[in-house]
Amino acid sequence: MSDTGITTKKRVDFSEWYTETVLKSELADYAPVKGCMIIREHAYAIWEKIQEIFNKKIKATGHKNVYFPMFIPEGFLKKEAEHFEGFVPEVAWVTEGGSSPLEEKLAIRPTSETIMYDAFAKWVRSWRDLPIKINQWCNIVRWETKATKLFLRTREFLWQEGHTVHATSEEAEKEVMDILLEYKDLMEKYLAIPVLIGVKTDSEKFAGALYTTALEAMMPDGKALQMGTSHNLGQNFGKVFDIKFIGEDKQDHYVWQTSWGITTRLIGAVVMVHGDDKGLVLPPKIAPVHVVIVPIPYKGTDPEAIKAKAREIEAKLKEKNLAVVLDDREEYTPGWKFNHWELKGVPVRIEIGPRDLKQKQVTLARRDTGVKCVVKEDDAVSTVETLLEEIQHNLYAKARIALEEKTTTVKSYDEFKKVLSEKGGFLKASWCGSGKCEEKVKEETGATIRLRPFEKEEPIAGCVYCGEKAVEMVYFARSY
RNA sequence: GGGGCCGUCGUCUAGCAUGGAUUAGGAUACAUGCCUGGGGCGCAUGCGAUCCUGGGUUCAAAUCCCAGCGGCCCCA
Repeated sequence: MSDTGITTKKRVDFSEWYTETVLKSELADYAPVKGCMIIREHAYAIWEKIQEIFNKKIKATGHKNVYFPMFIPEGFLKKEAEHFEGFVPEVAWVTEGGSSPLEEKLAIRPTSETIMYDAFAKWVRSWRDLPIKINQWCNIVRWETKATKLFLRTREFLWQEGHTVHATSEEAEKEVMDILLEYKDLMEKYLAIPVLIGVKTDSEKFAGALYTTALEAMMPDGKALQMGTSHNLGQNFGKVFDIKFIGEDKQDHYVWQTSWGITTRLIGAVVMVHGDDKGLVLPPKIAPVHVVIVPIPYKGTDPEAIKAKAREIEAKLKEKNLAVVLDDREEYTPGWKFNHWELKGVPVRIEIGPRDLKQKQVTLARRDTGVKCVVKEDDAVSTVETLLEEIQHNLYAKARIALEEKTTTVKSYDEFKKVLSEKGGFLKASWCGSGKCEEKVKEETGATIRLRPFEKEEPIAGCVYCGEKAVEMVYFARSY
């Protein structure tokens, strides 16, 4: 038995399983600097899929991609006080160029609001210049002091950050929500991960924003994961960066802005939610490889005939725009290949052996359930297409059930603590709206308010902490 | 923020308690040649280690001590 497979069981030690799965499936590797990771081919291909899907979405609604520098003068960051306070503890600074100290130290962007908005101030003159709707795909650095974890919390990561500038508050509000719903669609339809959406409390909102909307998913260990955020910045940045325009009314107005982002953390979420003891299980819509074909050339049969058939089916699948790998390497046995591609999360495998050849059939195996079936060769392509759809749906359905199973409505603080320690997950509870209660709960249990959901429900009891009159039901959880 | 564990060929690891003789051992991977092939197939040969880094203790350090770097886990 080799140790190239996953040796830790997902249910036994989730954290260890996660790390092992990420490393052995070759999604990522550690880099020499603490908290930094190498995103390897397989993960980068998934990231490119996410980019492709999201680019298509935002371009359809008039957004365009740009690139701003990664160095931000200290003075820029300081302009919006709350923003600076929020980010300064984890900013990495460049203080020297070559061997001479810089006159003003430069932040390596932790996010690009300030450097972009300085430019926006120059670009915006008239209402005719609005809206600005741009996005950039880039790396950012946040010098984490807490424990880091592959994909979920690293000091450098990749993301997209969208930034828009509008003439009215209403337009900005609509943008925030439009993007949030595009994110939700991306996560549920493509990543097959169900999410809750809502508004962050003041203590959890983006530093400098009016309010932050977010998407939260539930991981199998009962911890929540923030999947993306969409912020309404109001006029906070407009005022400090002096982004003004002359309106149709001939008056000066400050602009209304939004910013929003998703990161490579999503890849970690996919691993956690769908993976199993054999490795990754990738939703077909983001899988870099949809189908792997493994020819099984027994001795005594004609290996060339089997390979030819494999190539024929490969070509047919490619005609349907499916990503196919024909693994005809001779140095590995079929069993080895099965394990290898399962580790990589390929949704469907096709086996073609002498038995299949003789009976004009192929054997199909699906990654999510492990079920094998035999179909007529002529039906192979259409069956694969059906299977891919089924797998996509099945993964989402399973994750949906898991989310529901890990969501508990609690009435009292005792019940809250009991459920949190025994089962974790989302705790739906009444809240009075006080930041103090929120803070106390965090101190005492480690759980925070993940969301104030958009779907409002009447409080079922007094505030879960103080017992006073509650204003709404919110979702608490421990989180990554 | 608090606590704990860990670092030895590419990878996983034995050795460390009780310092010295294992030539730092094994497995796996890799290379070559055979053999195979429907769930990590087998045989042979070969290649492969600054024992994380720096200091200290000692006649002697992979082993003990200190610091740093890096990784993991748990708690809040």
